[in-house]
Amino acid sequence: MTKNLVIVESPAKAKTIEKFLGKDFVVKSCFGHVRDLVKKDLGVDIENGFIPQYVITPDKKKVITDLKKIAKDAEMIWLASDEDREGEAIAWHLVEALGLKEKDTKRIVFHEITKPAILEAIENPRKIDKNLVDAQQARRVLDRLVGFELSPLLWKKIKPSLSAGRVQSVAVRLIVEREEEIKGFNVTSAYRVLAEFIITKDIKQILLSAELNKRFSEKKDAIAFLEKCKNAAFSIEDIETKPSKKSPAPPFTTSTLQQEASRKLGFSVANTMRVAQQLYESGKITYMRTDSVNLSKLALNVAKNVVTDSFGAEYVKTRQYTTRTKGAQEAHEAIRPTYLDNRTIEGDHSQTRLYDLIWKRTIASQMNDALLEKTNVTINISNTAEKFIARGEVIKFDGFLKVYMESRDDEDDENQEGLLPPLTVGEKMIPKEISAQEKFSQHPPRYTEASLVKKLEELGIGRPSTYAPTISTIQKREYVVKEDRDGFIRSYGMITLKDKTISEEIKTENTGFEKSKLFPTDIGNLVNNFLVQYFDNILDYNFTASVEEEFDEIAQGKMVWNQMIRDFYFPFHEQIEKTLEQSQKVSGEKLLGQDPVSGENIFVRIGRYGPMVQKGDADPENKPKYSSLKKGQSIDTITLPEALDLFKLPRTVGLFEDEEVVASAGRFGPYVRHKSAFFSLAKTDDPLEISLDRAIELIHEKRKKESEKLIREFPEKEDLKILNGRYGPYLSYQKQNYKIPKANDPSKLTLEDCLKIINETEPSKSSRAKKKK
DNA sequence: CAGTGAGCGAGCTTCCGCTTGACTT
Repeated sequence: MTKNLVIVESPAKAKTIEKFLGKDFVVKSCFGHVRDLVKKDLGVDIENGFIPQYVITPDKKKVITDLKKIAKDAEMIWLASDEDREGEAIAWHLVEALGLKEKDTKRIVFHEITKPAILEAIENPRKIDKNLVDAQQARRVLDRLVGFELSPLLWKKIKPSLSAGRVQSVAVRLIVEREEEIKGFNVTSAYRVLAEFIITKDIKQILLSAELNKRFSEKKDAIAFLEKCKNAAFSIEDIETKPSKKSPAPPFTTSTLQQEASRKLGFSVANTMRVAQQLYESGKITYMRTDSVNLSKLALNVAKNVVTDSFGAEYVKTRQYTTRTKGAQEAHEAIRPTYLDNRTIEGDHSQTRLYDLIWKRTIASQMNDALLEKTNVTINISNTAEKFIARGEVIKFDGFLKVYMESRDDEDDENQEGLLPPLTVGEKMIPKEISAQEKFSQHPPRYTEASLVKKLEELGIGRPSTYAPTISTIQKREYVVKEDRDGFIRSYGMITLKDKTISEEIKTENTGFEKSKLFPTDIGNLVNNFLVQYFDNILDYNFTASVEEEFDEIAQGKMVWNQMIRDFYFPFHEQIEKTLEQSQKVSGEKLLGQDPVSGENIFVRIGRYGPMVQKGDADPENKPKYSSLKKGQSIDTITLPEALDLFKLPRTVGLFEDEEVVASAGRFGPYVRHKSAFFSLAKTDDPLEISLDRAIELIHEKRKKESEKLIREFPEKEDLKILNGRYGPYLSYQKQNYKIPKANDPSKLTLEDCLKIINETEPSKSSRAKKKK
């Protein structure tokens, strides 16, 4: 008999809390939201005050059944979902879905999973805050209305299966607009002058590096300056020393963890979250989806002890950070090691590295400032007004730097400031070498997954639980691609003054290469331009912020949620209707030129299946030829010769085993076909150039793999085979697949054994078969 | 899984945010 049932969102949390509460309490988890709007249509009754039509989410049916069973016998149900808008709604949905009575239900909240915090929560129960629930309903309904009215518009005007939404469309917009900025960026160059001086002290020679306080945009000015330097005298005019300090970064939130794991460990956002989830489930770190930088009192104490023991008391500085992030709801702690005194953990390479990062960041956040001394040395040039400046930085006390330093996106190692030699004002020096190097201005950087998350967080768009899924959605819809791009060779001027002679040379550098950056695709550009043109209000970077203000008013009881939705919806729906009527279908069509052979027009545009080229005008007399663009090509940049090449496929490569080998490119990339079988090309193969020898090699490779796939077949039953698949051995019989029970050795199964397995087990359903239902 | 792009029409796609396993050939 269960006296008390506590329901939390996460099963890992449930396990921990159960330990704190004793035998009168059973703690279960509901695995997040348990109900949602119906999926198949709008799910909102617009005529009747926007009543949401909720159903129990299919994968939560079992969870609800189980909870119902326990709740029936319990004296009291404690709803302990997170203390934020979504958590409050989860509690309310649980009441509805489980049919709980008010007298048997209490709502409790806590921000940290520690015994005192849980006990205190139990001592201070409250009721469900219906205003906060309504704010969540408004959020949910607004997102549904926007997504399910905009997306179908795109299906009609651009291409089926596209999607748009409050969050993803802004994410795409950021990437599209950044690319436009880059395209429109005006690269300028200027000469940066560096000098290396020799100071003679007694018999010792000291070197000092300095940079001129001015850059020359014209080469002739740089040369003129160096000419002056030939006969100039150099001396120290001023030495300015001032103390400065650096403070540690706050503990990790989801967003900052994703950024640092990307910069320091090269993890993708999805990878970071996968590994963090593993660490959380094994009890090594606190919850990984959080927007809070807060640490529990317990953690602060342990951190203090760890710092004292490891580095000494002078390194301790206990700090409580406050969140400045827009829209943060702070239902959890910051991401930190559960036990800060565990310096390292058992685990695989990714886990130990991510844990190490989290440990360092957390510990550093509780350490003292680093004290620095910055020195600026001004060097006078006798015959001109410009000055050379030498900069130095000395760490007087390393503080938190002993453990951890946050990385930046735009790190360049050019300006390394180190220790300066001892100098005095008036000291004379002679230049060993002075050089003016042409430096180019940098366009704004393309987004990485992590820097996009950072930007979204700044705009208050999206939540810790959605950053990674959003990034995956916009890639899945093919609005953006994450890829590496080659750079190019650029030449720059270098003028050097050495031994009283000036020499000029042209040098080259490799620049502009990109690694794992987000680029917009043709479809991304087209969809974004369409949405920005007709729905600038929704695509506005401040749209989320302004609706969030209204959600807050609903939460405070100052606004009625469906009133707010009504005020939004009707003008928005009007906008949809108007766009439906007035806008043209968009395909981004562009006339590229003419086919030199036939004189026919060559067009590029977005077709039913993506970017394509068309040869010939479409009219009743003439059916044009079509072909899809290759991966990496864009309707924006494709040239006429490249387009013409696309019509050369399919192409006969030669004869093999008396049958034609044909090379082409299909839905799943380039392939060769032989005897109606398909063989995918490798990345390095080009269907336009592939040789017969190489094609035959591919055919042999695949045949070999096929033969390895077959473990056993039976002459008496031709449609029964034991095969080796991606997930281990399985049975294939009459186009159905069957799992082989683990106890069996697949290579020793007899025909009888197989038939028995087939009769006793259900065929494994393919995901496609499920979808069709 | 492997060539589609007209036009018709059926039936489908789609949002954001909260949680983890189930399951794939």
